[in-house]
Amino acid sequence: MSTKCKNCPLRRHDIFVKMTADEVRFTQKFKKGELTIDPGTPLLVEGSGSPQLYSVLEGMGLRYMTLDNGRRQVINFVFPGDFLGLQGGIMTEMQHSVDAVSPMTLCVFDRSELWSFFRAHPERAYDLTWLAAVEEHFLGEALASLGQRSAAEKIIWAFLRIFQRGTALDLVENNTMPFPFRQQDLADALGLSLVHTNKTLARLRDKQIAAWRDGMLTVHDIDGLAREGGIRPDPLPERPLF
Amino acid sequence: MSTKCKNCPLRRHDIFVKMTADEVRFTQKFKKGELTIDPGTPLLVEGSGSPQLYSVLEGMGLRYMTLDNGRRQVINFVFPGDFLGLQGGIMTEMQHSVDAVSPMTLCVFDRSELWSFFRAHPERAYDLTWLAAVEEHFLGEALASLGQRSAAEKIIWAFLRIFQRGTALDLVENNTMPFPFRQQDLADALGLSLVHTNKTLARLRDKQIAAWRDGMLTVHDIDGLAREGGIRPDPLPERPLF
DNA sequence: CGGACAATTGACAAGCCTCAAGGCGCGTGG
DNA sequence: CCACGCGCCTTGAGGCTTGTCAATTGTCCG
Repeated sequence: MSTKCKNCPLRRHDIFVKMTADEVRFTQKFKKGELTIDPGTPLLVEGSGSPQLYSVLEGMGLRYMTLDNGRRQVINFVFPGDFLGLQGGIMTEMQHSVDAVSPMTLCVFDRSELWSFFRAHPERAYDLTWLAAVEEHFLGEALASLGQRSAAEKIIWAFLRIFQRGTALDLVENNTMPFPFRQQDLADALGLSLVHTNKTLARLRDKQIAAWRDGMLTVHDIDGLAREGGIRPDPLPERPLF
Repeated sequence: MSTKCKNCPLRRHDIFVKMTADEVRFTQKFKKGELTIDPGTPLLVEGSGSPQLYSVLEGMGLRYMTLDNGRRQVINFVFPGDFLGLQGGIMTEMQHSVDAVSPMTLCVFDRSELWSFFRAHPERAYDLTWLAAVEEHFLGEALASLGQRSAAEKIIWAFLRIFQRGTALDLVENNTMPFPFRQQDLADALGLSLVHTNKTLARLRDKQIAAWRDGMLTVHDIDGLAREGGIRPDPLPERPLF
């Protein structure tokens, strides 16, 4: 039996925009079911059109694209609350892939109903655009990090954003949150080599700034982290939930 | 007297999705006026909320953000057909700036009417989300370029996308289109230093791959350009127009 | 025990950055 | 009318951050 939107465990977190009872009801009607996938499973595949849209209920994943030269760019780390499937343009096939990295549970929506959903529920349509705008802003920030920061600063920026997201989702316990990725994933996200990423991580660990080992990320002093990276610790923007 | 949407000169280009007469009429009602600004003028300023949304009718500009360390990341080059103002999140203040680089003409919309516009015209709301998704896809590609390509490849990728856009807008004449930016702008867009950008540009010019001088960009063989950069020359996706 | 995979470390190479200086075109003011 | 300043482009030299190559360790699992 799939989770009722009414009881969605994500909704209570502050980072998500409050919804009216009606909005919850509309979303429930749009929702077609739930999908659970194992770590390592591809959810969306580059080049193959997906008839579904997904909302992440639980678990983490990796959104990436592969270049012609064989190199891989991780676009972002996928967390609960992320909405997947719009990025490839509304109509066309997907240009990104998404893989599960931990066991994921997803809400499933039919892409083909998107249009009638827009017509029937303008308030939710508005939210979807809002969500796209939030995502676009995040990508702009990521672009700035890749373009203008040193390796250490990039990693610090990533950790900061990840930790903020984790905090917003109540994943942090004892200054520690799960972050079940490989160093190669982070390297591919930040445009660094694996080796250099590894060495920079070691330095951050030695300097007691941030420690990531065995799939757990620990940050004791967020503000100190931000200072170290020369970053203004802007709060995460509120985002609509689907 | 401001341009009627019905007579919008952009609409005839293939890159824009076809609109019904009704859609044109709705958009016209949403449009509040026209704005013309000189080169060098800021249109949107980081940190100051803009009550307006803009659609670029003519001219080019620069969208960028400034980091705490003083460095600047150019998010993208702004062309006719771009829609500006959503990126900062729908409600909050802008985190990017946009400056005009050539004389620009813009269609002006009221942000405060966006919600009622969504309610009244779901087909156009759908288009706006579509546009955001296209933009998001582009930023993903830019991210991949910054992260995974060499300096020469980055520049080639940028030239390719710019030239495709120019072609779609009929700005190309004799394999040459206007591109009125500084080398520093391109450097800040690609995360390169000015000096290295300059030297790489010189090399591309020597090798007859692409020439950019006096504000004009010349590419004789697009496919050769793509090949040189190790890039699959995907066509630009169709995009809705506002 | 052997193989696969991720993390780690060292040595070396190189792509790109910074510093520095000069040239060219253009507008301004004496 | 010419000198000067300014913005932008160009070029050279040297160095540092980061990448590549290679080998080792630890862990999990069949």
